[in-house]
Amino acid sequence: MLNQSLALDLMFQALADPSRRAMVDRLCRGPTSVSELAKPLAMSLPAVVQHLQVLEASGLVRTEKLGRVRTCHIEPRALCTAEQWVNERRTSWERNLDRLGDFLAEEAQQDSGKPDNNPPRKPGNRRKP
Amino acid sequence: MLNQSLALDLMFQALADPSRRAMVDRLCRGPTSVSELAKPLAMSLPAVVQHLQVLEASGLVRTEKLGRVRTCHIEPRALCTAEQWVNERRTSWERNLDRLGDFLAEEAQQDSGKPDNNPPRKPGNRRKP
DNA sequence: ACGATACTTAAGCAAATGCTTAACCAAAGT
DNA sequence: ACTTTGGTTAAGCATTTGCTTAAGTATCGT
Repeated sequence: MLNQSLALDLMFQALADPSRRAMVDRLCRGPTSVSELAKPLAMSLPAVVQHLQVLEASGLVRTEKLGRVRTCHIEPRALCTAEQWVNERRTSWERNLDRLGDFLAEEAQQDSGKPDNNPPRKPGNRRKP
Repeated sequence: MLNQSLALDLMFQALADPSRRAMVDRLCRGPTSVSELAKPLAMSLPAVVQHLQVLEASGLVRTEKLGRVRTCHIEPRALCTAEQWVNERRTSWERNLDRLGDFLAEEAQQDSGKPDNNPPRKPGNRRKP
């Protein structure tokens, strides 16, 4: 976990390219060779290898050479790390939305004579139940 | 859903920078102004605004100007899209791993005299139960 | 031994990225 | 009116990215 931020940089950067996502897509269906990986992509083999290096640097893909063929496979734990980061932010946002709901609910309770223009989003999820 | 791939490009590209992730982090705690968003970041305000533009282009953040202050908030659905892409690939990989388990299980059944060197990972999850 | 296959290395290049500073504009506060 | 605040616009610049082509180097099949 040395420099977690840099790891995320490399991950998201790796996923930010359609060719690399296509390669990840392919590798999720099973391990394969470099040239096999290159076939559906409209670019030279060196270009594919460069993309592959980016994927390896990000930890999303691992490769090993046996004879003259390099076999590539994904590292699912890396995929999990990316998923987790996004998930943590999303749930953080949802928690915050709930607190906003609480706030609005308490405001509505304070001036309880006025019409309730701001109903809480999750009525069953108030702060002090 | 016009050009889904480009949307993912912009998303992951936006998340591939630590300053932008910090901004997303902050915005998950609640909406805020540009200058407030800039405070913890060690760079000029124009630089922050440029990052913000990247985030807006990706759909992760939306902003609206009122008077002279621009207020920024995240778009959680965009966050979901990113999460979903990764999740789909990860589960695809897991399905494939299960099929590999099935394959190895059937192989082991065929030459059932030999020692089983490749036990299936999920023994209860064979192809034809 | 010899050619085909599967990469690998290196050099080069156009475009994109991530900043900077300087100058500008308009709403708020006094 | 004048200054401060909050942001915008523009230009410039170093670095990185995403390719290319050309020329290797091993290994495999015959």
